[in-house]
Amino acid sequence: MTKTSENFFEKVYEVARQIPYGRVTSYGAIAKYLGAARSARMVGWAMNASSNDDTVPAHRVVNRIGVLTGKHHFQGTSLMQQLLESEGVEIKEHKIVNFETIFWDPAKQ
DNA sequence: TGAATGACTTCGG
DNA sequence: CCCGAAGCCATTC
Repeated sequence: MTKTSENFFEKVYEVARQIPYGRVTSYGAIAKYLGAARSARMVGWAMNASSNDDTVPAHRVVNRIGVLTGKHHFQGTSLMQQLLESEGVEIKEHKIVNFETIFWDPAKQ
């Protein structure tokens, strides 16, 4: 592990924790907010590393169209969707309904 | 060192 | 928005 990655991970955690209840955001939005707009994949990678950290609501982070691309990396295949649904987020075919409505932009914080 | 991989994004059709 | 292809970048082998 390099110190640069740790810094990046920390930033991702910070942003992810600030996602309000029942709201979601995208990897690209977080990456852009961190100044690494071209490293959206690394955000997802950071989420994978944060899977062991329950303080990071990784289930509130999806791709740009609101699809739960990372649900397969979660503990169990339906946990991610269940968590979102329990927060009032409606899911249809692995995709968030009214995604644009509940989308939370980290830059607004 | 180089090649492959991926919880993504953007572009052209 | 759907589809295919290319780009990006840190990590892994």
